[in-house]
Amino acid sequence: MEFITGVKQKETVGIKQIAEGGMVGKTVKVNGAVHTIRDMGEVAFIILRKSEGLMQCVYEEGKTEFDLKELKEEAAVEVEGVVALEERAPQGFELRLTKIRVLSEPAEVLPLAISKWKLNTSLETKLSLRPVSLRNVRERAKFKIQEGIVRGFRDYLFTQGFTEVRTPKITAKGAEGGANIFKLDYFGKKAVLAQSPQFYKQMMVGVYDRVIEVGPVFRAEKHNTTRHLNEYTGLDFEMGYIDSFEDIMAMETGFLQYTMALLEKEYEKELKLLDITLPKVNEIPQVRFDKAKELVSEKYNRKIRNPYDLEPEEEILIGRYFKEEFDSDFVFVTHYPSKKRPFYAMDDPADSRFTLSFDLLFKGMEITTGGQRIHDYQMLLDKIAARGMETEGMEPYLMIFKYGMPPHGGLGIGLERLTMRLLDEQNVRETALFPRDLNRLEP
RNA sequence: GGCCCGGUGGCUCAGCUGGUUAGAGCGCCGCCCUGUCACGGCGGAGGUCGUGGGUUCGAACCCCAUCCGGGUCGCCA
Repeated sequence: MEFITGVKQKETVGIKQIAEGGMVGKTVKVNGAVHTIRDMGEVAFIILRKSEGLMQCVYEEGKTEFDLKELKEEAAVEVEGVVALEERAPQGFELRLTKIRVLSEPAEVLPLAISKWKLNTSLETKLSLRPVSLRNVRERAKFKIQEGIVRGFRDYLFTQGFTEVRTPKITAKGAEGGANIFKLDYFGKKAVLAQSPQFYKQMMVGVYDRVIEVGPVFRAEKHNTTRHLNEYTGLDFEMGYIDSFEDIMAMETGFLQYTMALLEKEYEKELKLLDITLPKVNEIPQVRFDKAKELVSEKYNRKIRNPYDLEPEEEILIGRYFKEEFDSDFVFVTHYPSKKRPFYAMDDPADSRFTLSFDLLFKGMEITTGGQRIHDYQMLLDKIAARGMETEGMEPYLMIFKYGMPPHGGLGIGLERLTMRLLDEQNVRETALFPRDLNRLEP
């Protein structure tokens, strides 16, 4: 009987292992994709692309057992060579090749010059050819950084006693009004794709006190803008036993601080590739919604047209204001009008026209919405009634309040938007791996 | 969905008030080059100008329709 006992020890080595030293003069095997070939005549530089980065290999006529003409870019290869310290090599070392074994060859040449520093192509083409355009080292660095953000979210909130949950994305009814919902047939019953994990994460507060979820959110809105997707990743948390809605903003600030430190430490290479300077997050200003409107109206001489919501231009101006006045890329805008918030939002006891809620703006764009929720059963029923809403279909949700809930609140962060702002991208599709928008259903 | 802008080799673009063989850079193919790192040099292939109709002696260019894309507004993360 044969047994599988765990991960197989590979013969091949990685860039990190070589860079750590102790291998100079030794013959090693390395696998990777042929990123580019710079043929100088009797010598050629073959740049291998691996997950960790690029590695320079040197082909020498007569010394490397291979006909260079047979080697194609994007071929998957396993090479053998001697590790050499070399000042002229980009990483300070290189591999002097003795053998090249082609594992697989491309059938056609790539439609894009992916080995160039910049892709020099349109967003449309980049997205249509996403599986290959992502092989460009700068393109893929964006999603490595996105990974770092998700790691930061999970790791930090675990240190704060949160439990990670997964809730269904196929549900019976939309959690919140407003946004359009994708409808689908569920074995003859009407179902929808979740436009928010809101109800479920609140339910789970009654179970674990503090929960997080990282998952897809679906919005069937027919808009076509630089900041909307029809499927995006929500970084959600919900926490019980809060003293005020400011506890939630403090938790988010903690997450940002932790995550920026994590990125700085473990994603240095990617940040450098993209020339990104991380924002300061040691303190984040907060301003009331109505006050923010006044401030930008005065400073930038702009008329307030819609008193209940922030127009995109106002968000940009608020971002500008707090950058200029407080040198902050972030600003919490608090106390949104009750009218514009969902029924479960807790109204401000001091003035019920406003809610104990907030948005976080990052460089002038909304990346988070959060706030305190109503936890009292009767108060919730009263608000539902006052809004002329039906409780039908909401029984599983209302149940949690009927049987007791602590004071609680939470937030949802748009991962792609946060990544977009962090990387100074102009279109949210740039930071969505395979974006779903009005016209794009594949790849 | 409303408004504005755009579709020209594989990619990114230029192409004047309509005029005869539609250009460039990158990529690709061939040759040359021991140190490249956006390698360089020489040569070459590659385009029914988004699609359909119209105006004209003549359309990449003007008109209409249509498809696709970009931006913006409403709404949102």
